[in-house]
Amino acid sequence: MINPDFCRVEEVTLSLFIFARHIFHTQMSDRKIRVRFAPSPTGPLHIGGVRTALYNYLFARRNNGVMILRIEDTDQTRYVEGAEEYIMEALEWAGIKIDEGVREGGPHAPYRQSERKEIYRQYADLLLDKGDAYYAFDTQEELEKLRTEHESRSETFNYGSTTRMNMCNSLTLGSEEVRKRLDSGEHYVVRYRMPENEDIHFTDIIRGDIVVNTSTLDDKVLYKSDGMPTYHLANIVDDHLMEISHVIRGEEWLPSLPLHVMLYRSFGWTAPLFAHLPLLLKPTGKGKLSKRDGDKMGFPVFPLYWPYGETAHGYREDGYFPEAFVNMLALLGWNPGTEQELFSMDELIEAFSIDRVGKSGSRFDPEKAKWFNTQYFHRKSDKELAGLFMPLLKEKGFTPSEEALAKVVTLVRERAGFVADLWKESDFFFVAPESYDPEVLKKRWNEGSPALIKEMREVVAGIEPFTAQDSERVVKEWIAARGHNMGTVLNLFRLLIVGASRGPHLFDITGWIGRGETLRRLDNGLSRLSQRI
RNA sequence: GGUCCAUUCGUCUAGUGGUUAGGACGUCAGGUUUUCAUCCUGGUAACAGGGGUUCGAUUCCCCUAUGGACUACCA
Repeated sequence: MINPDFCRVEEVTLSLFIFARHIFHTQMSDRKIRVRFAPSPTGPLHIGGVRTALYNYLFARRNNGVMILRIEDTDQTRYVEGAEEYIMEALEWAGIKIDEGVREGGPHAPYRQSERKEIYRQYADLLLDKGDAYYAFDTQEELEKLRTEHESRSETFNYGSTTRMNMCNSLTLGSEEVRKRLDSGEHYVVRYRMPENEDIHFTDIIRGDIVVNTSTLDDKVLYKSDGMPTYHLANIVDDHLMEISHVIRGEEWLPSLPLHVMLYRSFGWTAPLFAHLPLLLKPTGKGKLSKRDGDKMGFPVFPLYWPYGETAHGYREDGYFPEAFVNMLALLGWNPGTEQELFSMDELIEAFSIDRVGKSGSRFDPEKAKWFNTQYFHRKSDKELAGLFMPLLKEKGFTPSEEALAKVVTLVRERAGFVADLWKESDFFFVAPESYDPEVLKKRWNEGSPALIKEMREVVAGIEPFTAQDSERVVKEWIAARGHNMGTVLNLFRLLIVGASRGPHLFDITGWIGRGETLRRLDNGLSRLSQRI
């Protein structure tokens, strides 16, 4: 039936194919760019996580690659309801688009590790068969005890080449005993058998060449007793299966890179290229940016509102534009080498390159974050800002026409950086002052003031038409004719209209609120302040 | 404690074997403005320290210091 010659031919083609494949895989530059963002759904993403996702995304788009979202939920005990949705919503808000993922699907589905459980088992077995991994039966209590004992001697217990032969595992137990324990359903883990005293060299795109001796490494658990893989196994298997070309992740993973490199070697796979991103640090003091810093220091650490913790603030709810948020994050640890600071997402994609990412951690600066938002705010049209401002006003019970509101925006926009600032800078357009700034009062209010205001009232009542331009002309003419002091009159006027020494051009305000409201505010001020003298 | 990583103005950073070490945020001063703000102009301020290598090091090497990460059947 089978022609031996045909078999031979096939063998040759097969080995040729394998050879070609080998060439293909060793020449990374030929490989299709595929990156992944792989968060754990253990809570809300913080801005460091968003930045990691962003750099992955920029890198993918820049190189016509594919962006994958993989959910790493192998720790069932830390799973948090709603976190996965939060992550996806946050990325969406930031404009980071996913090509393959739990929601989008793709050729390597499923993209949730808990649904890939069976896959990992096979690969753990592969390592077991090869002798690069072994079963360990030590209980968590026993290990805990060893650790605390070592700690009391200020040492660290290391389950590795120097200690593994004293432990309870398939290297020490004998195959029959191991079989028996396995058959009886005893709990076990699979550990990687780290070689002894071998220097392993590897390269990080950002940090360059690194050498680590395997003797300093321990026999990491790859497969847990609950039937789930640990991060290390699942990560390597999935990155390989999903054909990830570049692993771009946080610096906290750098210490486990040697292990990962060893795993690729054990499996006989070509490892992807690695880039470990520096961490985001607290604005002041020591340490990395943490979820608690936000509320303590008055800035958000989350992209979106997270309703389940004590630290709830999100950039979206605090009024940041996603473009500004992304721009700010992109420049935190990366720079284009030019003096340009403002980038749209498309410009970021165009300019991004992974080797321009810095090596050291970046302190997060809330002031600069605000500055970015202000820049984007100032670039929006009056109409757009008015549209964003309107809901806020309606909530407060005001319903100006779109044109009227656009006019207000025109007048106050330059003093605002956020939509919410618009209200703080324009409240006097809608509400008469309730009180008067004591500082200004002290400086501007004296015995002559009531008479001056009465006189001013008559002038204002006679302005026709009641436009900003005519009002200014008439009032100034009156001031000049009567020999009043310009500053005195106008500042007093402003105080009664606004309640303080702030705001846009005075006659723009009176023109907008109208003659009736202007006179009302003058009368109000007069009756309230006259008693002061 | 061990392993690994990092170190340029207060902060984000550019940069080079020979530069007046550049920009931005912040801050300060002046100008514009009837107010506040914007805006404009200007100022302030840095190569962690010590050894090498070199004619010359902020730049290359080593040490120290400092900071950071990791050190789980968490990711």
